[in-house]
Amino acid sequence: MAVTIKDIAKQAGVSPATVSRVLSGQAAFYSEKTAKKVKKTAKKLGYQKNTAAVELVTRRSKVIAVIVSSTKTNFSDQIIDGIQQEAGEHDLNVIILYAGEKDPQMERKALETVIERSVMGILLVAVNLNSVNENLLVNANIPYQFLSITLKNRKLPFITSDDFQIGYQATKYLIDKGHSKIGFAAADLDSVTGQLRLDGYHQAMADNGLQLNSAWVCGGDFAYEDGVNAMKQYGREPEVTAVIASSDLAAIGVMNQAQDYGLKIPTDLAVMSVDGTKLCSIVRPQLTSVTQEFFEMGVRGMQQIISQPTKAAKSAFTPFKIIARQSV
Amino acid sequence: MAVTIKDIAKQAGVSPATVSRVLSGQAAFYSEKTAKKVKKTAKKLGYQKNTAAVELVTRRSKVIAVIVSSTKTNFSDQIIDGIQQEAGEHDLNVIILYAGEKDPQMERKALETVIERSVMGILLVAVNLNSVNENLLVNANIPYQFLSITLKNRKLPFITSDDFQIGYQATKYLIDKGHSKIGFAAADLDSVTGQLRLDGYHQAMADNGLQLNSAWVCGGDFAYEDGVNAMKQYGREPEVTAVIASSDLAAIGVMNQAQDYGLKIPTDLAVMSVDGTKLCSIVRPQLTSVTQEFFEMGVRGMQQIISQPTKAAKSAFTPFKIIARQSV
DNA sequence: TAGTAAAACACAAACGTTTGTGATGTTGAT
DNA sequence: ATCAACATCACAAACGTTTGTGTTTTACTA
Repeated sequence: MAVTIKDIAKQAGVSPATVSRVLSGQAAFYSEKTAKKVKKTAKKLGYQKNTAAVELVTRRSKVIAVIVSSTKTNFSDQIIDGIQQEAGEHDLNVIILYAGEKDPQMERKALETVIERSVMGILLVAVNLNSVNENLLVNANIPYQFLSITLKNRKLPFITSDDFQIGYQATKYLIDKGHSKIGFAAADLDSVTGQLRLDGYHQAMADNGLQLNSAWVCGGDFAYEDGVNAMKQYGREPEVTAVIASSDLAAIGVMNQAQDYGLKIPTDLAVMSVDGTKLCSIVRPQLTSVTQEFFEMGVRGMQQIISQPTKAAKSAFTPFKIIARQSV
Repeated sequence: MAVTIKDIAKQAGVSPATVSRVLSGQAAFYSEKTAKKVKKTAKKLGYQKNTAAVELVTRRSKVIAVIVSSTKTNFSDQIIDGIQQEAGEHDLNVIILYAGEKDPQMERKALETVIERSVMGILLVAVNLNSVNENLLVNANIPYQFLSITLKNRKLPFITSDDFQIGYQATKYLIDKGHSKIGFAAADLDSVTGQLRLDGYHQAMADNGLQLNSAWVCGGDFAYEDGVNAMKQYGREPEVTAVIASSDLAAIGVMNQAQDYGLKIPTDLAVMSVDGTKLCSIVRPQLTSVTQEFFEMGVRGMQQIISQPTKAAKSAFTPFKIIARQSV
């Protein structure tokens, strides 16, 4: 069986209490001499602390749980990088759990595993909980923060981009480039995120006195296939001269299908994507995109968690910008 | 403070022992009547089990840790999916930790966090430990398995594709298509994986009586940029008529740079990638690839962990196949 | 009805740490 | 030499479970 602080205590001829204090660096409780002795025998015996015991008595843990929906978009890496960086600076450990795709069962399981362990904080990226799971989370009394999603329940704290503005600015950008028949593709219109972007799109069209056409908006789930399907709906000789796809992958789907139809991008059709991950500069033509600050989302999310419970978690927007590449 | 089994015991008028046995479903230790009563009050009080306490006394945990190097290739999702599926069937929880890119510091931290918690098993995907960390892992007395990597130390159990064969078969495929001047790009030549693929490439060339040219092999780190750089080295009028890139992203780098040089793919240059992730069918032209069975890697890795300590972990190869698309 | 076996439950120790408090030893001033 | 003040350490309780074993209740047999 594993070596405990009692073993160290016995070997070093001190009490377990002293060993504990030395190992956790509580200064002013021991002499340098015993500290050295303790540390040496600890190393010699190959001591590994038992976190279960620690957490049992201290009732807190140094791990941050990130629950991500294994969405088919691919920005979560950046968010996690941000989380990791911020966590590293505070000596926190990050664990990541996949919660499937809109799978309440898996979401529940993920939530339970982290709540049982009473982690220090829970970050949920791009996951939308049903009310049962939402209760589970809220009642757990653990700081939490939603990331990269706009929630119906405005009382829940989330950090994301301003989806209305994304829709608005993307549309305006295309209008400024001379387009007036603009498609809106692949967003999940049942989600608040998708709905807000659509609102922004509508508003921008209206503000510029442009006609709307319901055939120009194609819902979906932000996936590659949704982009393909949208383009199929627009057809070989599309009425629209530009389309806004709600994710990079979806935009690629639009482009590929358009090219299969023999359309040239951006001359025959301009394509604009939302997200701005590395994919945009890897595909040809490179995708002009609404680029979100995912890394910062992660950082800010962590900061919110850390500052609790002093300050309550707040919702916030992270900035975004439009980066021109080749596709419009 | 949180509600414990003692609270439930008091409310239900039974002993904590009984509550424990009811809640963990140890049949034949209680009557149906009390079971019902206990479960009801547990739910009423909103009981959440304290995993720290459980693990402290049982000395085992139901979590599988997956340590992934946040490599810039992108196959780990598939591996994790496989792990998750297999874990789900055995009521195990999986947590994922990022260990940076060849960052011994982060690797150590990740290892320590999971060892301290004495997880049930450790899966390492695409991470290569230095000897210090290797010792840490081995001495922890926790089942472990390396995935998607070939190790120098053959005593460590790893599950991956046969890298020699990947190199050999990819080369042979191109030779069969009529190519005789073949580039080998973006593999990490300091890694066993890269070296084996290179050996396979050499062997296939030799077996077919073809000349080698050291200028045709360009090392790297499996990244997009390495593909770009390799192509830059081959130049505007490359001697090679085909190139094998050691990852999908690298292959895309090769293709993009080749196209920037005005080369047509596959007519002027054939490109073949290794991995076969979804990226292959998303880029244009679609990438012909050596497709690995990453999902199965995850599944098999989990199975190895689960079957321990009955059976010792063994190394094994997962199959791969060549999928023809458009790039050769 | 008495006796007994089985079923249902309770007691208490144990897991490995942290931490409040009390005990001992040391130092220096008077 | 005395004593306060402080530094150094040990004691022991507590965290919330699980589980081996002992105790009570129930049910059944004769």
